[in-house]
Amino acid sequence: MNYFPIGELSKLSQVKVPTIRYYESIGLLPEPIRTSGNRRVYTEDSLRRLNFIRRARELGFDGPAIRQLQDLLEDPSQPCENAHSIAEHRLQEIEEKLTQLQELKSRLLDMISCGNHTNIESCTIMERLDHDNEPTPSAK
Amino acid sequence: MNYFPIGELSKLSQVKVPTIRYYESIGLLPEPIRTSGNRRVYTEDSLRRLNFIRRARELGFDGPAIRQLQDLLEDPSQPCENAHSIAEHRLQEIEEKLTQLQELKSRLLDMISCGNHTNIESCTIMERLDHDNEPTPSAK
DNA sequence: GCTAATATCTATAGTCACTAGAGGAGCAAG
DNA sequence: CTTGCTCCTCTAGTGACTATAGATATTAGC
Repeated sequence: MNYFPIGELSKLSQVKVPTIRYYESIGLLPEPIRTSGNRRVYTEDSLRRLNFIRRARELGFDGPAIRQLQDLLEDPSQPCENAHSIAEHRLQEIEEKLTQLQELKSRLLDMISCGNHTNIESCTIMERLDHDNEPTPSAK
Repeated sequence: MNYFPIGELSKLSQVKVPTIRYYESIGLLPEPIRTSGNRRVYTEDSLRRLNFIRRARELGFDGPAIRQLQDLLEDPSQPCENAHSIAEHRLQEIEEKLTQLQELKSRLLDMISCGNHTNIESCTIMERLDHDNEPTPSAK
């Protein structure tokens, strides 16, 4: 088994050094052993865990969710319904964002399809931002 | 013309009171006049400006972008190409986000389409997070 | 007019997920 | 042994807010 320093782990995982230390500080990544000179020493297992965190982050899971998923990993005999419900919850969030963004995109497209004109007064972009026909202030 | 306090402005705009003060502090919303008792007093114009900010925020414009758009509004004789380029830039960002989210969604769907099983060991969600076939750590 | 409830004020600190910087010390090669 | 790199800790900054504390103002009821 090989041991490597934080810079190496950073390269292998594509996670920046300060971010690795940050993950450790918030308890996502366990504290590694240290050399006599106080340097962190990591193993393949650290890399596996860090990659797990990176992938979960890429999927948009936040700190608490990742912690839950990790707990599940630690105890693989658990029913996986928990993992499912976490993932499904994320999926729902993503669907919502997708819908919002799509609407947003079409609004922006509308705006940009602003014909020939020379100044702000006749610009549909500004017009829409300034007195949109109230997209229902039902908040975000 | 009516004058109203911050709570009223908050209700009318659907923007929380501390957020309104925050916008003022970062220079997005101009400082309103005050009563003899030091309370902020707003007008219809404040509401219009705040709604402008809210809508721009909903469209995902960040502080600097909103300031740019506001500057354009203040000087309506300017060519509107500027507004266009800001909006187009935003559109590009939105397209990117959309693509990312869609990929993300299909990855999550893949995960969730985990058949009948009883524990984590046989759960595709955990499997994928734990040792995905490296979605190329090219990172974001 | 007085009192109690509500609204508002300022200032500071906390959130999330990092990123950046200062200042110091370990370590490997020439 | 000195240069240069990596690493250490600690503090502070980011953006866009949210939350809290303690003080003051305004309003409604009596």
